[in-house]
Amino acid sequence: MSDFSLESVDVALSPLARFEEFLQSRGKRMTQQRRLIVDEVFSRHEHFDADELLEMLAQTSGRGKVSRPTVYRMLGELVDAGLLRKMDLGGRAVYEHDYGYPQHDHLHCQKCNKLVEFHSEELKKIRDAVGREHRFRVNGHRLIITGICPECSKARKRRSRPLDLV
Amino acid sequence: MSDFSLESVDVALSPLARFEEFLQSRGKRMTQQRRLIVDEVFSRHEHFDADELLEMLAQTSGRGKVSRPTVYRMLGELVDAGLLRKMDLGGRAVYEHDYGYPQHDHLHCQKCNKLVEFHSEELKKIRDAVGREHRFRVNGHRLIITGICPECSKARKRRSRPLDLV
DNA sequence: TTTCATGCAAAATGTTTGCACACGA
DNA sequence: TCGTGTGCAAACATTTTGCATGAAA
Repeated sequence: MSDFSLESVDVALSPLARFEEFLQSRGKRMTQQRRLIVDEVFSRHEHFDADELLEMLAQTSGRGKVSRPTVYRMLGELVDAGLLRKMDLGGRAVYEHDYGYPQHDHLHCQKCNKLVEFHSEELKKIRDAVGREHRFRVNGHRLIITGICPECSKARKRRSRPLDLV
Repeated sequence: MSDFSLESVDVALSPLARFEEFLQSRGKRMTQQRRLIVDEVFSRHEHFDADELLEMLAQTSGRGKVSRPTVYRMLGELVDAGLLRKMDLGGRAVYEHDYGYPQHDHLHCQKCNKLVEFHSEELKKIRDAVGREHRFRVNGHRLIITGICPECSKARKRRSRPLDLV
């Protein structure tokens, strides 16, 4: 019936190379900070927000190597370049890999805030059918299924915790 | 194959009555401001944010009848009471009727920011199948299909406008 | 007459911007 | 060098909070 698994997608260029291409096409420059950020962002496949990225950078490259405004500016550029996808979750922006990663959606645990990815070909069909029905030119979609993950279900009811992403 | 239309749902109590019930169940009180807000919110079926509600209140009930913090507090309560649904869209919270309104999702026009509702029974099936697959206890979901609405498609390319919800 | 709700002002977030200096091409 | 990028500090936008006052029940 359906296939909810996620494979990765082959890409010709590394994220960094792809980003350099993007920069060139816009007459922008590769810098020390941009390199650090791209490396950091693609060093692991996880969801993160601006604060977390800043913290990761601090740990890997040293405090103050990249400033907060630069991180925010870069996140926007990485989204424009097609390397990252952005989503709004509970009032803040959360990012994940887009380049080299297949289309997918998320299960969101309301207790521990974990995000689990899944893929559904059927969903895409529905999406396109709905788009056609309303004569929208569809560019994409975002589906978040909210609920309680198995781990949190098991744990005897405890107080819900403040936001902290995995 | 699918049915993307939206009917309304019969409910026994008016939103106000339903909210009073909710308040009582929590030992809270019905006040002048809460009444004004519930009336305003359910006076038309549209998506709105805190600022817009505040503005609507100012026009209907007079400036300063309800303060900004009260509006924010009430929005939270209305969500808790099941009268409103909240969604994050472009960094701010947008609300819509939940009580007396069937489950649905949205098409979002990236040009004019219009939100169009649709319903899909199939989507719910996928959602539940995915939940089962990952052993999530599913509580709900949020799907936003992004694209360009027919009106904006027709209009010869113009500069994208700043945010302004319908 | 006892809570609970409100308004005010201030604070807390999360994100963006102006500008002088630093740096990549 | 020339123009772009960066960091800093400040501005912003949105939402939340502490606290004294006001109003339901």
